[in-house]
Amino acid sequence: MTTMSNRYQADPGKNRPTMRHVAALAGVGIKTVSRVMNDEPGVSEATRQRVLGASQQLNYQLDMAAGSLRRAGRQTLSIGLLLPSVANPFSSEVHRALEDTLAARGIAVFAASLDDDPEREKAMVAAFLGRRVDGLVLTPIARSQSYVIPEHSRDLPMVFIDREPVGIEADAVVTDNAVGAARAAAHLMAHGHTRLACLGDRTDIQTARERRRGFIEELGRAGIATSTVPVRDGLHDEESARLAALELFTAEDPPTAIFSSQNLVTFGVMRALKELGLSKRVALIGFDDFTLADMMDPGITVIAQHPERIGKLAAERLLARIDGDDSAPQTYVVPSELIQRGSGELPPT
Amino acid sequence: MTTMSNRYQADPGKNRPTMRHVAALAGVGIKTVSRVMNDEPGVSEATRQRVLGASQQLNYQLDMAAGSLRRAGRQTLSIGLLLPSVANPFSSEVHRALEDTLAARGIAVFAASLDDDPEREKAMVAAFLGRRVDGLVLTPIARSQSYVIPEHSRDLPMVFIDREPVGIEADAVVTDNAVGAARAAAHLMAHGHTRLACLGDRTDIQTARERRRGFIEELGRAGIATSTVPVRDGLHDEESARLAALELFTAEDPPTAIFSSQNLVTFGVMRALKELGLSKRVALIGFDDFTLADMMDPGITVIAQHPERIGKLAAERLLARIDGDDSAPQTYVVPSELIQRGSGELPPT
DNA sequence: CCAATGCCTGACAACGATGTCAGGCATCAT
DNA sequence: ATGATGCCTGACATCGTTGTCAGGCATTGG
Repeated sequence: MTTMSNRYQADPGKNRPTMRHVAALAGVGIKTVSRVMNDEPGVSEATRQRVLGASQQLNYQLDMAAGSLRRAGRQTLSIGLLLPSVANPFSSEVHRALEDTLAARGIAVFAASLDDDPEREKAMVAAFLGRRVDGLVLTPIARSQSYVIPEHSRDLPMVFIDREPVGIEADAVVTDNAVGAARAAAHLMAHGHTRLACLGDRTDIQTARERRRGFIEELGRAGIATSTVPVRDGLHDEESARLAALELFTAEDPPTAIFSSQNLVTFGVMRALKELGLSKRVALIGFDDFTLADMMDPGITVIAQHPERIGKLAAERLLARIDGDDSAPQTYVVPSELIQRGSGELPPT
Repeated sequence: MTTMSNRYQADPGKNRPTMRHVAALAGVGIKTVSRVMNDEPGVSEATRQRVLGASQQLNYQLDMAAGSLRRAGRQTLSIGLLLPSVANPFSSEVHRALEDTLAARGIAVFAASLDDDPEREKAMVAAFLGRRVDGLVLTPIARSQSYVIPEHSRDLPMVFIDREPVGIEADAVVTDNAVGAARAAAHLMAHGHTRLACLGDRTDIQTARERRRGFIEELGRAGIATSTVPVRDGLHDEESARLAALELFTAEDPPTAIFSSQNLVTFGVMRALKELGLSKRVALIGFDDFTLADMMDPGITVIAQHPERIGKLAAERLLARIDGDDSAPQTYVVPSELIQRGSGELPPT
């Protein structure tokens, strides 16, 4: 029994109240409740207050999913974000910048870690599509992203970050990997080095390939026989990088400078150098900045990326697409920056 | 025009296909499509194949939101995770562990950063509730969590992490903050220190208060006049911590050992010590472990938390609640661990 | 050969909301 | 007084899916 009306059953009990419950309590039709909850015009102030009162009394909360089922455009105000790992410092800063930009529009973010596994990429894209996200932001790892072509042609907004997609034309926001790596090479050579080595990540990762290419090509431009440059690829964690570096320095004619293409690799190299007591005698430039790099001894010179800018830009592109921008897809390049801290300025010994 | 049936309109064009489109193309009823998509029994193999073929041809994807509208239990297979910041290393490792445990059940994670802002906490909880998440995992910052009591009594699974909730009884997974801080105090005293200082975060943060309390009380137990112990609170970033530490060491009778209750504070102290050339003369123990702590000179002794365990345990508790566990709410304590690396073992000078 | 038993299958209502549209009631101009 | 105008309001269909239920068909047993 309600005091005001019995057009609908009231008293939701333990179940979540619906508009019908609110309508019953306020003694109005459900459409009026809908109008009030959505701040639509055409409701008298008195009615509005009554509905608001009833809704608060029941702790009513609009069901967005049910709403977007009928609503034109069918937006869910949520997007999917696919990262190598949410725990990766670079990724999580991108995540944060994205979130901040999207939060201003009331958009919630589904986040998932892919661990550079192509199968997981496809599975999570499917999982998010099933939840009808308004857009996707992803770091691709699968050899080709052609599997999303059907969605893309249905105008699902999509922005790739860090790595460009293959087999599909879509917006991308990336760091100037090759340029940054070339800058590292030039910097080391400017400090007198001629025996440089390159330690890189798995070659199925686009950015790893780009960085290696940029580095090697710059050496070539300077007249160094690139075929003689020691290159170690496939280093995906600290330990493998450490071992690779140790091997490099126990071999004959060791390099006097090292370029490491990723944080974990940089850490591994740092450890190896420390073990060998070479920290202050071998130059090192790492791709990607990290916390406390300036507190090391010597400070570690890095090619810093700008995850906040990447995240913000990706979010802005996504919003533009959501808002209907249908200009040709474009790749946006966020420049990297060389930060001198000591390790990259050590002279050859 | 379809080849098989015209009970329903086919050809979804640019719009997303629905079960009706698949049904039309396969020449079956939509309920049969539903059965196939949900792996329900009672469909002949021939029909199943026809439906599967049609669904692939159209790139059909089940709409989970529409499904859970009708489905009993109304699960959305998504949960909300509220963290201080997704970019915070501790938080993001909790996030990752949570995700891994939940992914095994096909549950997607909405993540949001609160920046220790009580208003944002309430807003994001509301945002997630509106999306009908199956549960919430949150790091509370508001003075009280009584605002979620209505949801809690509707049996919305909820697990608090890192900090215990106030004004509501619910599961929580936390670090033994006071115990860990006491261990730091004991460790420093065991190495001969009697003049110890405590640098802490904002006191509206429960963990910060607990750590300070644990540290001070342990000093008291050892017979130190706790009122004379220098305590600096309200340090929320590196710079304020650095300044506080500088001030501490330029004052008279400076401490010989420092306990810092949080990473950023630890970093600030490290910087101050380095500036003053005291890195190897003042003992330091920081709460919370961090990357490269062992690579510093000296290595930084820390009270390490276990974010992976916290995340995993929180996820397990949440799943248990989702599965109907209605035992009394409980607080789970994940023990911290003292890791000796040098800075905490320096003798007093 | 008929009734009973299973197995497949689809029509229909319902989930919680919103878009459409028509109706009721004042107000206003003629 | 009459019709036109505008403001509020609610009935109803609908979004894409699943639960319920009844019906059709083939098989089986007597």
